[in-house]
Amino acid sequence: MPSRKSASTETCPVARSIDVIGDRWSLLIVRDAFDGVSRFGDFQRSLGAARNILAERLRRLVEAEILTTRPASDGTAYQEYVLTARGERLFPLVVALRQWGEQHLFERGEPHSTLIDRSTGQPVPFMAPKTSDGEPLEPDGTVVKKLQ
Amino acid sequence: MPSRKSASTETCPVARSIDVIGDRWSLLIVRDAFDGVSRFGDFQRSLGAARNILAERLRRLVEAEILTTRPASDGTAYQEYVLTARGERLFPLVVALRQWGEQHLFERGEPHSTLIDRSTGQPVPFMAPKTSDGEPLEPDGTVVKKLQ
DNA sequence: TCACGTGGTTGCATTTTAAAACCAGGGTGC
DNA sequence: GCACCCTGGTTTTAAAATGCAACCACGTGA
Repeated sequence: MPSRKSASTETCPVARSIDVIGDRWSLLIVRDAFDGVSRFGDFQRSLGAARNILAERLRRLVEAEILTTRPASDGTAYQEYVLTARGERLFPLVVALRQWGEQHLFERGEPHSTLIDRSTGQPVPFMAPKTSDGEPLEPDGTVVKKLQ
Repeated sequence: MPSRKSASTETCPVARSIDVIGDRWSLLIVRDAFDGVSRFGDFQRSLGAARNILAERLRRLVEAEILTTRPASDGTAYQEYVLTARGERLFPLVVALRQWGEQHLFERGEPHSTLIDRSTGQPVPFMAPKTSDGEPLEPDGTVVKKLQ
């Protein structure tokens, strides 16, 4: 695919986000990172991605300051990849992906993994945009204000 | 890229979602659809995507029942693409992409489009996962329960 | 009816991705 | 110290996706 125009001049935040993490592997890497995966080999085994692609994506995510590297916590001289504060704020995005998938891509009764609230042991409630009064906000109730 | 393993056997909803909408254009198409775009030509002009790619993506999104086609509302014999109920439920995902992008991919003061609550004229509040008590839920406070 | 807009499809060049082989350095057993 | 394996990649080469431009069928509008 010739010439991927960088979205760094885009004024739409959705487009810029997709430019950074909107590919096949990056979001799955982030998902695994939330799940505690941190080593190259563990990502590779978990995702089944080609090693060169995985290496390139990890490099991009580090460049984008979504992941950072640090010495492995198990005492070996190897490094591990962990989420930065910016990466951790992708949590709502991963939850949104998960909740939409749960509701629309599985047959009724078909087994799937679930996100659990540790403090209660219950599934995390459905997340949706709200007004400042806490009322549910439908797409029709919003409008994108463009600039200029 | 040889043999993209379909994620239809995946038990992780995040992976299945990404399999359906996790490519460069699909989410931008959905974003435009939320923004009221519905005609092939309008998508093409808005996105700048190649026409064959756009056609293929629209076909996939219709197949996935995220978009549907119907006769154009302007009286012409052409068709338009509109979000289905399932597609509308991608709203939280698009909002999550937007809010993360707004907070992390723009310099302070750099202009960007904003999502406005029509009823108040104010920006839509930040959306994040909550416990059933309405308390903010951090990644550390959750765990993915795997099956089997 | 005749040109033009819409909504595509087709063919070809370019770029990404994938798979597998290779390799360097750290760690381990002896 | 020396063989040998594990980790974390890089390099090659092939396959697939993407982009671009040309083409085309049908509606529409003058």
